[in-house]
Amino acid sequence: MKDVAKAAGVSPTTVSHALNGKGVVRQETADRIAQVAARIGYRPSPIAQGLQSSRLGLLALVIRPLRSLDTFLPEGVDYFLRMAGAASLAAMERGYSMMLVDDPTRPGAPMSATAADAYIVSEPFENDPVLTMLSERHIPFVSVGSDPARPGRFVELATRDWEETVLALDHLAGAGAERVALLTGTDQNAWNRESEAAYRDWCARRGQEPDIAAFPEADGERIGPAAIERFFGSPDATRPDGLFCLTGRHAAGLNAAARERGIRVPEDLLLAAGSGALQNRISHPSVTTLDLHPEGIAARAVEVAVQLAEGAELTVPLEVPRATLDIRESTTR
Amino acid sequence: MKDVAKAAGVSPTTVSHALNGKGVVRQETADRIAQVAARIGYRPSPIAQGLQSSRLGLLALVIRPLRSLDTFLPEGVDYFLRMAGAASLAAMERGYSMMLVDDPTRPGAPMSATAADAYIVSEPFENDPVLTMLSERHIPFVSVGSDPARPGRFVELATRDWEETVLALDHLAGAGAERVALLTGTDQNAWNRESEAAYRDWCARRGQEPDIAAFPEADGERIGPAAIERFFGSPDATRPDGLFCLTGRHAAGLNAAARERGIRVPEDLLLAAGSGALQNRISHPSVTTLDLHPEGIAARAVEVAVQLAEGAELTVPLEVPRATLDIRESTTR
DNA sequence: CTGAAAGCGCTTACAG
DNA sequence: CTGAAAGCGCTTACAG
Repeated sequence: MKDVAKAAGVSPTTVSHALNGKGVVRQETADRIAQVAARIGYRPSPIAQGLQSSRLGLLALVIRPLRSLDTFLPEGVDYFLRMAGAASLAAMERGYSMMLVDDPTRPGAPMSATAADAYIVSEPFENDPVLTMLSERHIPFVSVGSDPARPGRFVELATRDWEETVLALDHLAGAGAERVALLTGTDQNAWNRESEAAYRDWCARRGQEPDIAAFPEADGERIGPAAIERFFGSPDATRPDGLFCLTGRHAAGLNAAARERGIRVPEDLLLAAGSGALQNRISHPSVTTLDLHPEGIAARAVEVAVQLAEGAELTVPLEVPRATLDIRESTTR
Repeated sequence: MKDVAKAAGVSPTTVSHALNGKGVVRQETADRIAQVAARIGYRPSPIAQGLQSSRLGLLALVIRPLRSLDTFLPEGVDYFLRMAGAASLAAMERGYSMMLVDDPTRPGAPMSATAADAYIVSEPFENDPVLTMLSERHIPFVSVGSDPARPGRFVELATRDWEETVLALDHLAGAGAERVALLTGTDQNAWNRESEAAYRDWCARRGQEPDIAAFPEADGERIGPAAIERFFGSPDATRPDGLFCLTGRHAAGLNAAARERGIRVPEDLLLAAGSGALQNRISHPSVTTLDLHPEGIAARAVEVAVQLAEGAELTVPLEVPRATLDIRESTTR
């Protein structure tokens, strides 16, 4: 910038004013400066510009369960892909860029990992160090779903795990299931916790014995055979005729494994999933899933993040949009 | 930092040294400083830190065709999702964050949109203003596929559009197609251009009349009926019995529309796509697609971007990995 | 309408 | 082992 000023025969102040349209600069001067800047190949430093406000116009999305999954953005995990995409778009629309960050607390993390104006942390783990770090450094953030060990302690978008579970379970019962089992994940997050609690409560109210198995999220479809064995390896009397499977990929694996085992969906087993993957929509039979509307969640989270970044009053409802049930063949007898 | 220095009774220099493990600081002093910093809630500014090096450890991915598509990260466009995910992971592994940027040349673009150390621009348009801007500002970037109007002008990862097209066309012919038509997109990028040129050349060598239709990428599966009408609305003699469809979503729409029209795939029509979507894998019949290995492309692009950002010698082969053909029911008679 | 000066929050030779 | 000083590349009151 000094070079431009020198070459144009003005002060850096004037260059700054001219190039940013601030202050008052005569049109001719401004034009001349623009010309010189272009000729010299002047490249403003966004970092230096950001130094004053200590803001970069950057948001970060930390999707915690990603580390549990086998690939970073695994195909078929509609939820996170749609969330990341929608979050990026929503950020752009509000004049921010969106950064995908792995884990800013990791030792080798790049400078940029902590450079965002605000963070969105999706599905934090129990006592999540990412939340701890952000909070210690007074970096604004919103979590989607609470830290199970510290609910309500930070700004969070409340999820509707409980009501969503009941929605799915009631649907299964309404479709004719008498004994509904639960297939959950092993991640220590609010979704798994709350859903299980809601399921237990639902069973208690119906006077049914809970039947729960947990398989690692990371194993995806591969859990199919093992899960079938777990639920259908025992004598007929205790077998479920309905199954609520939290993740779409687990449901897809189970759906395929059931078929191979000669268990007919939906005739013998009513199957519903708590989150959808494309697979569930186009499998045979197709699988009923909750649509959590990750785009809506992302949009809301971005809105909150922007307000936090700008130190504005929070005017956004701090809860995720209501999920809907996409009823498909697996629960239609 | 000044506050920490004051509170610890040392100079800012020492604080800096202690906190970053540079220079030489007595262990006790360092410990004391760390304590004070923690107590005060000191939060280092990555922006100020980056000011010296003018580097943030930030890479940016600009996926140009995204603007043509109906949603930002549309489901079923495996290619870009896999690319974005893999690029993020690859960046993390090399100590960088990855930012998804819409269009840094847009007037309202945030500061951060130009703050990356290096850019990856996927499938630039003709005379792409993004490339122009980056090049004018001397910001390092690598493009995946060349700007059709300026091939070889910038650092670019050469794509293999020509050989991939021939691979698919030869496969169709080998599977029994006598008259192969081409269904391309309307975006002005190298992929569409080169593929069409390769197709024309291939036809010329076989003495076949080219039969080409272009539909907007943005219309996705919806082009099905119109595309079928275009190719099969005319008298039998000129109808194709093989079709190479550049995008997976177009192929999925066409596949479904053919079925409705009573055109049997693969019996009446051999169908292959130039890029895959999950739909193509699990549709009935499943559709043969090229797998462009977006993960491999992303990994290589990130490698180049990192070397550019660090001013290192480019040691990466400047071409994308070879595509493979996933042969499925649509070309298996 | 333009510019000198201070400052944003750090790092880094260099001197002690 | 520690600190004073200059500087990274800008912006922003403020004075003229």
